[in-house]
Amino acid sequence: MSGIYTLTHQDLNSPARCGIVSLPHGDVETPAFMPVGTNGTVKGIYHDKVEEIGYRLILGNTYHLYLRPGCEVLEHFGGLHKFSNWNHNILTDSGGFQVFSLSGLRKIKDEGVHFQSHIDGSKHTFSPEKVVDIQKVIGSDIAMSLDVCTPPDIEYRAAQEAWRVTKLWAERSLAHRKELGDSFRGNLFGIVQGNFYKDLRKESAETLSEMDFPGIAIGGLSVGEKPEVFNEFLAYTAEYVTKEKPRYVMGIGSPDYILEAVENGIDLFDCVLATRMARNGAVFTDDGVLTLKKAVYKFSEEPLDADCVCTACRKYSRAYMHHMVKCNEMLGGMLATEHNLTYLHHLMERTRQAIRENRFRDFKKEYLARFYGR
RNA sequence: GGAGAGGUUCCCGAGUGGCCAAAGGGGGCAGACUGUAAAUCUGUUGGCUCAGCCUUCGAAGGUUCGAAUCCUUCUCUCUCCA
Repeated sequence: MSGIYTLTHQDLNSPARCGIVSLPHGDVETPAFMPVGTNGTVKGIYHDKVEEIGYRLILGNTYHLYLRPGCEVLEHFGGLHKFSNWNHNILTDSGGFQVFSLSGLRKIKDEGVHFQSHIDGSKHTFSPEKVVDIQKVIGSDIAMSLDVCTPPDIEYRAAQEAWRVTKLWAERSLAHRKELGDSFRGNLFGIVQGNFYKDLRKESAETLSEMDFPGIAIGGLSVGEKPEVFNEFLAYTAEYVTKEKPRYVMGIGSPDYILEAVENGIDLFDCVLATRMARNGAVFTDDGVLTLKKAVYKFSEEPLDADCVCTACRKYSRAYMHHMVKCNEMLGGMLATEHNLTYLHHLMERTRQAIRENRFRDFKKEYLARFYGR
C-alpha cells in the first residue's frame, strides 16, 4: 500500500524537501503551514478568504468541538466540513494538548484521561478509541491519536511515564482506526513525545515510525522551552522519524521556528501565533514583527508590507491599521489576521521555491538576517 | 432670587486629620503571545540630583506637630423651587 506522501524534490544541501500530501479533500503542497480553527472557524477571518489565500488544510480541535457543539450536532450536519462549509482538508488535534494546557482537573490513567470541561466543569473521559470516534464524526482528513504532552523541566521518570502512556494510546488508536476501516476516510497520525530526554525522543520517534501510521507528528515541542532547546530537540527527533511519511511538528508558527523545522525535513506545522498575534495587533513582515499599537505608526502612510497582496496591504496605511487596533475595532484584527495568514502562505511558497532550487539554507539565512535586522 | 449638591493627579471616579503621590476604571506608553479557556494578558503612567526631596486634590487664607480631608472667604459647576 502506497502512502499519502509523495516527495517531489529533495534539497541537495539540507534535509529540507518538497512534497505532496494526498488527503480525502485534495492534495496539499508541502512544506505547508496550517492555520488553526479550534472551534471550526479560523478566528477573525472568513473561510472563503482562507481558501482564497491558498490554504487547503486547516485545523480543528477534538476537545473543543466535542464540548461544543458536540457530536450530535456534528453528526446531524454530516460532519464539520458541511457544518462549517469548508470544502478542503481538516486536521483535528486529539485533545491531548488541551488536557495538558487545561490541566486544572485531570487524571491520566492507562485507559484514558478523565478531565473537567473548562466551560461548565462537567466531567468527561477521553480514551484513545473515543477520540478517534469523535474525529470520525467530525470527518477529519487527518486525525491525531491521543497523547500525553508534557512541559519542560519534568523529571525523567515522569517523561518516561508520559511516553509509555502515549505509546500505549498510539497502539490502541491505530487498532481502533483499523477496526473502523473504510467507514472513516481520515488518516490517523501518531505523535512523538519523550519530553526533553534524548533516549526517550529517539525511542518514541523510532517506535512510531515503525507503526502503521500514514503520518508522524512531533509533539511536546514549543511548550515553554528555550529556542536553543527547541532547535536541538527538533533536529535530534527529526533524525529518527521516518522520511517515507509526512512529518508534522505541532504547534509552531513563528518564521524562525518554521524555517528551522523545514530545514530538518518537516512538512507540516500549525500554530495559533499568526492569528492570535493579529488579533492582538501584531503583524509579520520581512523586516520583523510590527506591533501596530505603537505610537510610531500614527502618521505612517506606508502599507504593512509593500510586497503583500492582502486587503490591508492593498488598501490601507499602517496609520489606519494602528487606529483600528487602538480603537479595538474588529476590522483591525480581521485585516491583520488576513495579512498574517497571507504572509505565512507566501513565506511557504518562497520556501518551497528555494528548496526546488536547492538553495534553502541560503534562503533561510538571508531571511532570518533581515527578519531580525542583523 | 431661594434651597441643596459638588469641584481630586490626562479623563471618570474612590478617598473625610497621619498607613496618600492619593483605590478602581478609562486613556497613554511599553512588553508578551507558538497542537487557542486569548479581539487576551502583564508592566508602567507628577517631577527630580530618586531607600530622599520637591510640586499636586478649584483659589486664597487659617487651625494643627501634621490637611485632599477641619474652619473662613472667594470662585466655578450641577439639581430642584420661584
